[in-house]
Amino acid sequence: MSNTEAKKRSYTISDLAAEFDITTRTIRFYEEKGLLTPNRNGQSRVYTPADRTKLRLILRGKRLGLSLEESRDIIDMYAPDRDNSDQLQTLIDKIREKRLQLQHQLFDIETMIQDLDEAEGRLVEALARHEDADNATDKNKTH
Amino acid sequence: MSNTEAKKRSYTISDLAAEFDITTRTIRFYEEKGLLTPNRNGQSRVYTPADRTKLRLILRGKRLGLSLEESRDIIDMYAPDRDNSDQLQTLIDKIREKRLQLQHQLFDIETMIQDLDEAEGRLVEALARHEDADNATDKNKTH
DNA sequence: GACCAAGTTGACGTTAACGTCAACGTAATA
DNA sequence: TATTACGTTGACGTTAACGTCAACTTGGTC
Repeated sequence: MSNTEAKKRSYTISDLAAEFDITTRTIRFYEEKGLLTPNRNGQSRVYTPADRTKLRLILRGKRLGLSLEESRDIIDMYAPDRDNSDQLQTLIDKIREKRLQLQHQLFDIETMIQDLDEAEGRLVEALARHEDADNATDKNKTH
Repeated sequence: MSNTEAKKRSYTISDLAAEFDITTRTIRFYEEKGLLTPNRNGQSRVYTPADRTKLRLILRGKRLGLSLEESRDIIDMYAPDRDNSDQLQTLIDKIREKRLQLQHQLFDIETMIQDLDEAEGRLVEALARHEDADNATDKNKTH
């Protein structure tokens, strides 16, 4: 009946809310904070594929623990003012800093996954011993 | 004069605050929330190396965007009640879920690093062109 | 033209994660 | 013993990131 959500030329606010499983309030909030600047059709907001991409960047940033401010910085990196070399250099610096931080985060995650693996191993073992004990006393149990 | 902070048997609250660059208020707050349970010497808190490790886990969790609740879950995985097989199974499930989430996050980070690399490439190029333009007009400029 | 769904703008409420401050206790040191 | 440094417990304030709600408009459609 309708293009689910692929390859549209424009989206309503509830299109995007449904696709990304967030509320329309959230999307308007991002606009208030200057992260999105959709067009208008009369009073209603109309979102372009570029807006949709920005929203995706914001939500990915959230999963990575970025603040909305930080996400805005990253979004700005995609459409900077190419005549302002100061701003360009600032953005480059920010990118390099952010990349370092992400690499640190990569390491943290790998470490935490290892830790979780070890913890799981111990727990599974403890659980197995527990079941052995259950079996050994099963003759006395009805449950 | 003092062991900077390595291989101590116990720590004061400000030892830990200094080491991890957080405030003592933060550490007490984590205790209020049940993430830490230091001993006392009279009125003062005394932290063991295990407490220090927990604090490290909490802060690593924060860098990864975990809430304090989630960090507490993870901490609990290291010292569960081994007689309660229901709890063991619950913890194992939580671990597996958390690992999936972390793997997703790994992917997000790698993607974002790639994106940043591309963005930086474009910016560096734009900057280079800008400088060329500067040079080309340098004969007219004093600045 | 009455109605409904979807959208809009305020305004206010809420939660997590601390910060700030006041008022006090305590231990070592001068 | 007076000072100073460090620690403690409330109590209240703050910020980010939304949720909730009320009152309104607008575009179809029965």
